[in-house]
Amino acid sequence: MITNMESIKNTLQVKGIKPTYVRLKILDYLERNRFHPTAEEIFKSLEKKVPTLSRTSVYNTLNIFKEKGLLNPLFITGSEVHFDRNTTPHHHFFCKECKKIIDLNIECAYFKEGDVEGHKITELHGYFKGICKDCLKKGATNGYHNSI
Amino acid sequence: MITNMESIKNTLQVKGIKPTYVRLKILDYLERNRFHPTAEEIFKSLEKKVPTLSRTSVYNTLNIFKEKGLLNPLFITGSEVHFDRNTTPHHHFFCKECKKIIDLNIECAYFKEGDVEGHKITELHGYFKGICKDCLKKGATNGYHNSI
DNA sequence: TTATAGAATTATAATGATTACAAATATGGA
DNA sequence: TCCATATTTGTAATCATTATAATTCTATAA
Repeated sequence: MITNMESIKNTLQVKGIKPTYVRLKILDYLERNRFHPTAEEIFKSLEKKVPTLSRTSVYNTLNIFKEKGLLNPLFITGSEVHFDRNTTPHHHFFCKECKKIIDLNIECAYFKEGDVEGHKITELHGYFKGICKDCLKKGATNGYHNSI
Repeated sequence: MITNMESIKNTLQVKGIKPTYVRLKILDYLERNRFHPTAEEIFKSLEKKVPTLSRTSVYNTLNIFKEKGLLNPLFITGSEVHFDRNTTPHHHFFCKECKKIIDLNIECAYFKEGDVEGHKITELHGYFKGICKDCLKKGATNGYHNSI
């Protein structure tokens, strides 16, 4: 795993971020866990391995990563912010049943053009809500459990 | 304006919501102010005419309206929730300069189909960020003021 | 190697939006 | 009018996030 940590270290340095222990651990977590975790989820997971870690450091670090373009915040649920290590523009699907946020590989013509109705676009935020493929298979219909 | 209040009253009754004074005032406000206000903006505006109004009532009422499909919450800024009286699926544009949320009249092919990549869609949430038409005219470039 | 300045991290308190809860008030029917 | 119920209010609580100041780490120069 040294090679992996080396590449993470390099990612930070390329972005002009000093590769400290906390930052390496958080970026490593984000690289390995692409399910769009929240700050709390990141904190809870890393706490086990890094017992001195504080929530404040997680928030600070995520803010630095955001400033430097290493991640994008997702405002989907309305309660917590989710973080997406994939900064290339893409859409998401939020499953009302299992609550997962799934990446989509669909195109947006307007974003490619660079503007809509005269407004200059710099960011794309597209997501659908509904029932994901897996939950449909399991018999979910509209977000409520149907366990007869 | 009696006719207008009558139609608002009717809107509530059709949705099975008892048309109380507070609810009429809040729905009337939402009908007249289509700029996607926050709960706080609604409270501050109505407070002047309805001095006994409480924030809790505004939040309660907005939640009822949401449940009954009279409005949609927008999670765009990450801090406050904005409310949209227009419940027909449509996109938004958030201007980083003037902070306005503007309605767009563009189509989404995937939403019309009803599913993406195997997932069943029930809600569409699409918004762009950038610089709006008006701010572009005024000389804004990338979200920072250029007042030389 | 050690001292030291600056940066990073931490603990704690504060903030701001929203919700929970219980008391007060209004409303509509008997 | 009276009463049961729903609505509104005021207050306190909650939850995610940020501010602040103290502590700890780290890189480098002497």
